[in-house]
Amino acid sequence: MTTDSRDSRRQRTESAILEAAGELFAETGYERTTIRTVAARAGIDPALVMQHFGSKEGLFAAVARWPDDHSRVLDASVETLPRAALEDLLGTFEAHGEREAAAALMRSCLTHPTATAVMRDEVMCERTAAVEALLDGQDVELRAALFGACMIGLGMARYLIELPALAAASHEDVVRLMEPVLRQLVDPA
Amino acid sequence: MTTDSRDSRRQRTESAILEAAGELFAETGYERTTIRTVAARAGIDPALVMQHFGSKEGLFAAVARWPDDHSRVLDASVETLPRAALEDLLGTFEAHGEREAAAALMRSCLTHPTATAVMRDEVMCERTAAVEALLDGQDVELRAALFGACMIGLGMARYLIELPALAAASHEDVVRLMEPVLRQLVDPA
DNA sequence: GTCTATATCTTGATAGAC
DNA sequence: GTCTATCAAGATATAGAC
Repeated sequence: MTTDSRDSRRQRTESAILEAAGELFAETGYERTTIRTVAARAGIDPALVMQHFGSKEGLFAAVARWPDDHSRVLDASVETLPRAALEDLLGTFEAHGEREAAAALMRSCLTHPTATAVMRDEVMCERTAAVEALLDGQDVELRAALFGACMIGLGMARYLIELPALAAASHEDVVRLMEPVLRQLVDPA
Repeated sequence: MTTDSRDSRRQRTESAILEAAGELFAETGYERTTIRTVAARAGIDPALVMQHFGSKEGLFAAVARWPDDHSRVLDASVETLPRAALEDLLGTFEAHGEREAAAALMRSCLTHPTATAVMRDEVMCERTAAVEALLDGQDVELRAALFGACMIGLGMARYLIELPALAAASHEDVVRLMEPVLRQLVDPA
């Protein structure tokens, strides 16, 4: 039995809202997701969403984020970086909860101004800076940026656009085939 | 002086609508673009947009499309494919008119159902099938799909998200650094 | 052909009863 | 804490005058 204290009820409501909002933002993006559909999926009243998160923007900010880096890209070496980055990306989208948070941000990052800024400045720029720090030779900044572009393209094509051949491929095959591709940017020798 | 015949006036109005709509769909995507803002930018009345294109969906369909393939990916060989694909993508975004059409489709392809289907089925699947036909060895289908994923990631990161290091890079540097990356997928030897 | 006026709907957000 | 009722704004789309 669940308790019925004020706090526990409030927490259960908030969890239900967060879960429903994560799914809907991930599936349809910011604009097509409405407070009403979130409430309906959570099985609660629309006014409760406002009570808990203040605004639609507040709800989106609470839901859409890039999960922590599992692969420790910062700790990687030139040798381990390509595989580590791939395992991180694929792992994020294979973990329940993280998948929705990442997909929500990614889905809206071309159309929602805040999501665009977060994706560019907090996700991509930060990661490409970490990649850049590991590189040697010429054009390190651009090579790191292209590394990020390939990663974001992989994520979008596989998980959002769902290009059939790519969405159906196994985790292992994707890593195996993409690893030497990224290595070409890390170590062009 | 411009003529004032019925047809020429109608054509000028339609051109103005198409140009304004292309810019706005490209800049802000389907949802945030309104009939009113299109009309305002075109300097005409909102009702005229409906008169000419029937609906917002109709206007979007008339504007958002992937331009023809300049590089003749179909005619390319394994040797020329990576560079041809890159020149095609970059060329599209450097050509006025084509840029807006492509950006409009790309900008909305994660959030607008029709745009998603067009991008996946008519743009990516068709092109990856052409790439696939050129490949030898194992995993040709998946390698072609990953080729497409890298290309779409490059386009989105450079022209829509505008990752600073990538948006600022020269055409030549992007082609030079990406060409061996794509070659790794075309010819993994 | 073009525009005025408006119908109709949907949205985010608020006020207040319980 | 939760829900009913509603507001105000903005959207697409339509009807009809000129």
